[in-house]
Amino acid sequence: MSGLIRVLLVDDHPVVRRGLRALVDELPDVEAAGEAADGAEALRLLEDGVRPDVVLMDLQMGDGMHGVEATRRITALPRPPAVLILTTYSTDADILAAVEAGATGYLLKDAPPEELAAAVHAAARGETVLAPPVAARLLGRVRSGGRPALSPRETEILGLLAEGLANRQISRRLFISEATVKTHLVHVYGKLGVDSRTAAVAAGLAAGLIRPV
Amino acid sequence: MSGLIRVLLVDDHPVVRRGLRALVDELPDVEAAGEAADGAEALRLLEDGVRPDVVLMDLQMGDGMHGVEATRRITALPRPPAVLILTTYSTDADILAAVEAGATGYLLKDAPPEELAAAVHAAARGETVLAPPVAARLLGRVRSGGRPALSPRETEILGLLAEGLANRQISRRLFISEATVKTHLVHVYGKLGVDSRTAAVAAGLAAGLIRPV
DNA sequence: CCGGGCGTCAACCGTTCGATTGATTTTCGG
DNA sequence: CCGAAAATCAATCGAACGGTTGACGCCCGG
Repeated sequence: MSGLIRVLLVDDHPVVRRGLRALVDELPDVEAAGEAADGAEALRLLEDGVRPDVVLMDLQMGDGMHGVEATRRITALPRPPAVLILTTYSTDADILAAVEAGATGYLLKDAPPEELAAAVHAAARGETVLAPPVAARLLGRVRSGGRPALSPRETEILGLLAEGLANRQISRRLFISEATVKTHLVHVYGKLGVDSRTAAVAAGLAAGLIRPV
Repeated sequence: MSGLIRVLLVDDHPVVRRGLRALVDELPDVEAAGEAADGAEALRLLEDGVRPDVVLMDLQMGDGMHGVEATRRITALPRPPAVLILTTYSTDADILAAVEAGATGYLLKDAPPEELAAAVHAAARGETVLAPPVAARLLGRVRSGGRPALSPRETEILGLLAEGLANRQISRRLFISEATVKTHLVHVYGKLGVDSRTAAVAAGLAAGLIRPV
């Protein structure tokens, strides 16, 4: 494992792929094993015999498969590579999801190149690396007793809130009664410390519990 | 003007800057004139005598000066360079604002490298270049009679809505009566084709009239 | 085995919101 | 100079929303 570290770059932006490749090629003991524009293409490459040590992957990818799903499938492969998530926002709703999906680490795109290099090396050694802002966020969530941790159902309803649906519409969408929707909402308001649906959407967005898109 | 095209790269992500530099350096008649991590740094460079023909600038820049403001100030300089906006989303709330601020063109980060190269050349010749999705969006907005074009006040109120404020809070924030807030909201709902505040936030977000932050 | 979180539902009540109508002032473009 | 759009305010009314209380079954973990 002490030879060249082979890295597969996955990002839907050609510009970012080029930047990553430039940075990676600059490191003496690292080489790019390939590039993919989305999760599906990355999986195809892996199944076609490309064997990187580390996958550097963006979470937000416009059209193609989402990064979390791709991570899940990659780590489900036999002898999977380490998956390093590279994302734009530390407030992303999917940090936790990505970690649970088996991601080895989490980096921010505005990280300095040295940090990226260190992370790639660490990931190749099987270590977990979290960018400081990300780590702080995760810790904050754990330390606070997982307080802002909405239940799955509550998160689902918050998502529908963010689409602008009224209680009745939500109830029909989920095949539950309006009363139940209201109960969930009361819980959501309590956990988020707000007192209106619109404020809940704002807080949920800010806390990264739901994603804009 | 037929010599080397000098390009100043402005983006808060080191990875993106590297990607842009790699792409730019690959073009025979283009060279990078410098890099900046935000609008303020770009302005400093320009005032310190860096004289690029084209400024390639991201709109979303975390901490520093926002791209629109930077564009405004750059185009206000004597003999200003062309400003090419490079952004992630075609749904950005600031497309129009950037154009009005004097941007020469608008590119998406997921554009293929050739498109970027063509845009830089066009910008250096003083031509306006809009990425097809961006152009379509602008046209759509103009063609539809500027329908979703909220008035400044309405946009402001929509922004406060998205922060989760109640009508009374908005009225106090803006030093107007609650009745006025409601009147504005009715207009907003009409223009967006919705019938609730939460739906208005969702629609405003989707239409890029307000930004998530 | 039992407490507790989760998901479901109901009834009540006060408040906020959305819709409507109508009015005044300013500003801007034709 | 006149009309249109924007911004301001008021009053009303029904519908939607938020808060509260109470209830039931499920399942997990101590």
